[in-house]
Amino acid sequence: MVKKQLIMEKSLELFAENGFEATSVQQITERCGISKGAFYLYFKSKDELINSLIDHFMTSIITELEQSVSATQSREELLYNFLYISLGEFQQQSNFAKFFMTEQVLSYNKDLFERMQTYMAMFNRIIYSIVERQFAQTPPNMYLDLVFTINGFVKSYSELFLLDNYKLDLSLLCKSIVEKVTLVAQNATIQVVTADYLAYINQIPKYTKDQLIELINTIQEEIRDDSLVEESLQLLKADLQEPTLSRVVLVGLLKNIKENENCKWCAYLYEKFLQNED
Amino acid sequence: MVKKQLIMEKSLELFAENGFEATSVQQITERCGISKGAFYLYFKSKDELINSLIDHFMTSIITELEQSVSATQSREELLYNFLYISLGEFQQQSNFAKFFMTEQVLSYNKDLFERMQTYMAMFNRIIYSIVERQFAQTPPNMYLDLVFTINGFVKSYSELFLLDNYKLDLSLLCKSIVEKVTLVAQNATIQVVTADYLAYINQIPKYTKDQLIELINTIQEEIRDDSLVEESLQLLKADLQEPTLSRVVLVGLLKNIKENENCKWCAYLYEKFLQNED
DNA sequence: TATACTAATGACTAATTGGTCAGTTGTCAA
DNA sequence: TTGACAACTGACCAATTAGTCATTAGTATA
Repeated sequence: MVKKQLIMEKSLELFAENGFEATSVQQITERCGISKGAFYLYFKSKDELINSLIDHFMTSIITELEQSVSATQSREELLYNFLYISLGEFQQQSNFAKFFMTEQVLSYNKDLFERMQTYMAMFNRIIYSIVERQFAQTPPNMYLDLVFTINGFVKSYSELFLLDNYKLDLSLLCKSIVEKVTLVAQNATIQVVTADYLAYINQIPKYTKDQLIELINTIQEEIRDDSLVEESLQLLKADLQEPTLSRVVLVGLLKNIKENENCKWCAYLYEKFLQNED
Repeated sequence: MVKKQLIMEKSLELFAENGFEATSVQQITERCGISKGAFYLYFKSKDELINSLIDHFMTSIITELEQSVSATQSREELLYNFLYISLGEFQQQSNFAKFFMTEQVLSYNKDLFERMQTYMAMFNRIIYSIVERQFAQTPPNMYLDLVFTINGFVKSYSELFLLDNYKLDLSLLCKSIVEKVTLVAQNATIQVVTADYLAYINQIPKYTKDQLIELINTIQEEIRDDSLVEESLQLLKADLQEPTLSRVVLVGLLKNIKENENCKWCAYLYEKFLQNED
């Protein structure tokens, strides 16, 4: 499946340069050095490609961020770690970041629009959870404004390396944003965003049992030569259809599949599914 | 020329919905209820339309902001007024704002890209001049970071009404941003953006004498029934070709043409031209 | 060497694109 | 009523688009 990755990389380059609509499948295949037919061997349509790209990068960054948040013990480091990962990822995957920034505003179809909204909501939810912990002393009614503050700094400073190719010290940048946000958290008094916006953020994708099973099916097709992950997936799928295993066993199985890059997102959704059952 | 305006309005709607590349001239003419030929009566090409749109709105907002800055006496109100105008304009012209946000990242050709860069530089220059005056007590090495801070708040909170259709009190929003920026200005210590970025901001369009003359020519074709403006323009043009008038007279003539919407941008550039001559 | 299979090709289609232009319509003054 | 002129139309064009499919190339097994 190395050619699929090639298509994703090269198309991302072109999308970042000219945008999705302005890039033709012809251009993509030319840059990849493959035929047009080959493209449709790996993607059913141009739309499937855009969905794959967004899902691939967003699920990867969101799982990474969630892991970091739950792994960080010290409250003071929460925001720093978040910024370091997010901005670092933007810097490394600048093509995706550019592409994402346009898609965020402009979505070519309803399906894509809702997808983007969901990912942004998840992103904001992570920021909110960080604010809750790191700025616990701040009055809770200011939390949402702090989320917007953090978001603003990320957006604004991102442009430095995305558009202007400005070289900067990532660590210093993160420290400076933490300093500024802390100042705002400790002293700001005027609330703009009200609590009802929380409902907007909390719209996490509620995967149904069947959707989860189908997701596991598609992953199973892609995975080779990793019997641990394969068997774990099989057990997890079986338990969805006919619950038999205890919670402890399920948690362990999820840890198993999390080691595989392709399964991280699935593990994340499975966890959310278990939480919703409670 | 009311049909030209109709095309601009309707196309902006479509661009905001689907993006520039995804919108066909066919769609535009259909929404306007005119024929395809009529479109090309008013715009030489689709590219000319996009340029017209961006120029029209950006020149209008930038001249408005410059006027507000130079008219504001009280230092404490500078940032507030800037935010109130910018965000108010974004709210009112939400179609343009959306369209602009995507074009900013993604420019379909080099010409457009440089155009956008120039406008953004001018925008940042205005913010910088506000920071210099309103936050004079802040160490100057922090000025650029304050510019990025302000930009971040504008970007972040803009999304509330651009994407999420969230209703809010504009005046309250501006006050809250001023509060936050003031906190940062008074206490932040970590500098990220260094002085060399200033060169980037200061790239104002240096219009040559000939470009200015041509600009006046195109404006003269559009203007009817306003002899004061027409004669002022004629004198200003003549003085470019053969300087005879005193500075005081020129300043007065510029005031004359500023009253006309179509001339504001030209007056702005003429002033810059005179400044550069010194 | 023969067979069976997948990976890959590129000419092809139907639809759509930006842009043109010969011709029609509407509106004036003479 | 006529003629002149600008505003406007929509069939038309060449180029390009996303997507298809009969065909071929390559490779592994028997």
